[in-house]
Amino acid sequence: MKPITPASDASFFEKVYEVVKLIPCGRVTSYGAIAAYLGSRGSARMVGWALNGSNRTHEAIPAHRVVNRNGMLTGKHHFGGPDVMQQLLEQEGAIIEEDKILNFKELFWDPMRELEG
DNA sequence: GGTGTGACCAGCT
DNA sequence: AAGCTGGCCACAC
Repeated sequence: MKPITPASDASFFEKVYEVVKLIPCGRVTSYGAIAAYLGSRGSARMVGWALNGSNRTHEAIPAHRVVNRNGMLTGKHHFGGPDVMQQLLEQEGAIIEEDKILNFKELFWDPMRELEG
């Protein structure tokens, strides 16, 4: 796959997609972490916005592995079902209760650290 | 082509 | 301690 180069010609969207696709199975990350990895701490909203478009992309974007920094499944409703995201995460070993990942800290995957950004 | 909005985050009050 | 506001940038109307 293409390397994720900061300030590349790729759109913010594509960069977000690339990072999300790199999330290992059973791991999760946060919007802010991705945004920070892309160089814009305050652009966390863009990440969510980008993931919103991931729905229509041909590639399968594991957007369910992206939650807010609280580990809460804020965008679960955008998966076509209110419980789709939660079940997907549970299948990967996440412990979710009240739309929140209890072992979020354990499963947290920091692109900044894992990708050696 | 300006305005609004969005699956957020962190700093103030 | 808890609630609120600002800010960030890209996309749709």
